[in-house]
Amino acid sequence: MEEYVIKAFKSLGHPIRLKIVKKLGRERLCVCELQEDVEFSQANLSQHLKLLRDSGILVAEKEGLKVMYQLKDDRFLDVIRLVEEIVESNLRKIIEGR
Amino acid sequence: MEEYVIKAFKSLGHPIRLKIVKKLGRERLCVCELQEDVEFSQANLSQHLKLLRDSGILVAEKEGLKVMYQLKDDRFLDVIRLVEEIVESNLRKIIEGR
DNA sequence: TTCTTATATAAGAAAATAATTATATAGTTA
DNA sequence: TAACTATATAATTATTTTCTTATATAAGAA
Repeated sequence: MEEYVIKAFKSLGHPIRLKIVKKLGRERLCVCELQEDVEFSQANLSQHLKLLRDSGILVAEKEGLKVMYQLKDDRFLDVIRLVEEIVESNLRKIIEGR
Repeated sequence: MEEYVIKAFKSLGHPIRLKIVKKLGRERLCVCELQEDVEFSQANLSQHLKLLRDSGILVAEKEGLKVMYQLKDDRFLDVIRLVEEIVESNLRKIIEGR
């Protein structure tokens, strides 16, 4: 349990992986779609996807030649949104001078 | 912004740091209290605390000889609770056989 | 002052993670 | 079957994190 909580946080704590999860949102996309407009290699993407699978954030399903990925649980989006809100409100405080 | 979201996730993705944050909860504790019943050295703890400060999760205030730490934003506890819930419900699904 | 307590910092070693390059595989189409 | 497409895996190297050990500092007490 604890182990998977750590894994989840660790997984989201990497720019490429966070981007993947946010791009997926509530959709179901193939690797080829995730690969569009990206700055990383196919192999690297594939490895990040594996990690996201292993940490229970994404699930994959083969469909013909393609592999479709989606979030295992939509609430991960809420987690991200909440952290973004916290960060944003704290930055706002700093800008407004404490 | 994005940078701090990543930092927050990365910070929480380490067993010692997650433990610190959870132990703090809504309280205000000195380093000495955080050090009780722990498996890590003083220097190591101090380094993790620095990281948690730098990533905007904790704030520190000196009080005499002691340094008091607390969460910068209580909502980080909600984040942790939510991830725990997600992990728990997914593990339950697996146990119940999908 | 000097000593002690609480905490921080610095430097180096060890461990973990990430990226790169090359190769493999599974399904498709010709 | 041969060639192609989409994706995964393996091995290596590079980079980042973490831990350890030693030392520093700041505040209070003697």
